[in-house]
Amino acid sequence: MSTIYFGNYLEQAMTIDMQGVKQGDAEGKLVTASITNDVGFLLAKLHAAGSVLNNRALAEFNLKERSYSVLILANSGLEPTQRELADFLSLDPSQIVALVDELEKRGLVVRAPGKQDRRAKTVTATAAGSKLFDQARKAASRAETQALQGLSADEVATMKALLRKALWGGSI
Amino acid sequence: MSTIYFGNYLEQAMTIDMQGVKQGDAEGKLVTASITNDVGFLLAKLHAAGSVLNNRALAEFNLKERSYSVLILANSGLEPTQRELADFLSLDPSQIVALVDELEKRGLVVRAPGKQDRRAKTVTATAAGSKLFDQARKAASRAETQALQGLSADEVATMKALLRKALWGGSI
DNA sequence: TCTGTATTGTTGTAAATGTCAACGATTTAT
DNA sequence: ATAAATCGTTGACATTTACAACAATACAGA
Repeated sequence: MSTIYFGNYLEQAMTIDMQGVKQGDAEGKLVTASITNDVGFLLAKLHAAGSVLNNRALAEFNLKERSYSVLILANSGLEPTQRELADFLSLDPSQIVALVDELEKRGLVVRAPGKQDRRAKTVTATAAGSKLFDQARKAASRAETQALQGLSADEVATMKALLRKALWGGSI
Repeated sequence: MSTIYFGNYLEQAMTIDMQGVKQGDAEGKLVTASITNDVGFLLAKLHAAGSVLNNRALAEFNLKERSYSVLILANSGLEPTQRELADFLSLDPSQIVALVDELEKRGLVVRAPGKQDRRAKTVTATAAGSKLFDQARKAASRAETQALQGLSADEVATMKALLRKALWGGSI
């Protein structure tokens, strides 16, 4: 079950204005609707807007947000197993298989049997994967800055802190 | 193109703990990874977590987040056209057709030709749609509270304000 | 007014994602 | 030692997404 509030039907709009991050909403008459008090809606919408920019920035490296997020974690030094990736990214384990398959085929990551548990396979970046990650990270960072250009640096930091607290509590 | 960072593969986990909104991430060893500084990632993850709760709350009314969001706007009094719904919800117009079809079949909304533009069709709630919306809204509100239980009321308000500012600027 | 162009809702289709059940290989518990 | 659980993997199926085409309507310019 489930689904998300909405998708990423923004491409054209984004290519046109691309200024205030989003005007594309047909003037925005609906901005006064009560749905804009719904945090879930706001999260989905900002995420969708950012996703377009992110995927566009990552396309240069033949990555999408999905594969990029796996690459990040493969570069974390934490040696995550596929199961941990699935849990953390809220993806079905079978989707992780496909993502790692592709990255491995491209020589960006390698699978290795877990040290304590040989069922598990850890995913770590190769030198090539690390190098590509460094470049992709810069592009993704620029995309994020653009998506959040309406906020000051302080405001971005505050939002980040609140999101992290909502997800994992204040203990981080 | 596009896609989102990740999906909603959380159902089982959520049914088990459901306490701190999310522990389900296999202890959370990966919480220390740099990806948790990525706002896009945080938005996606919090949204995904909230989505599960939201859809579960709405299932009682045979609604999903998608159809619920259309129902909200149909109840807004703004008489949105399908095109405006598509733009605002970042959905393809053809998906709006399906959503409105279903809601109309259930007698919750009606289509009416636009007054100035007869190509356009406005979507407004019926009495039944309004009644169902009032109930669904309460359930969705409870779900949101639960999803954000890690934050104080002030913090929720701050997050809301920041999200709105990022999306539409400080002018609202 | 007429003519071409753009827009709206709609249908259909192909690709991408999500969901779920099963399997061998391992680990863990009894 | 046996049974149960877990990990990665495969495959099958449903849902969602992205996109092109179309009739009806609007609109801008000659």
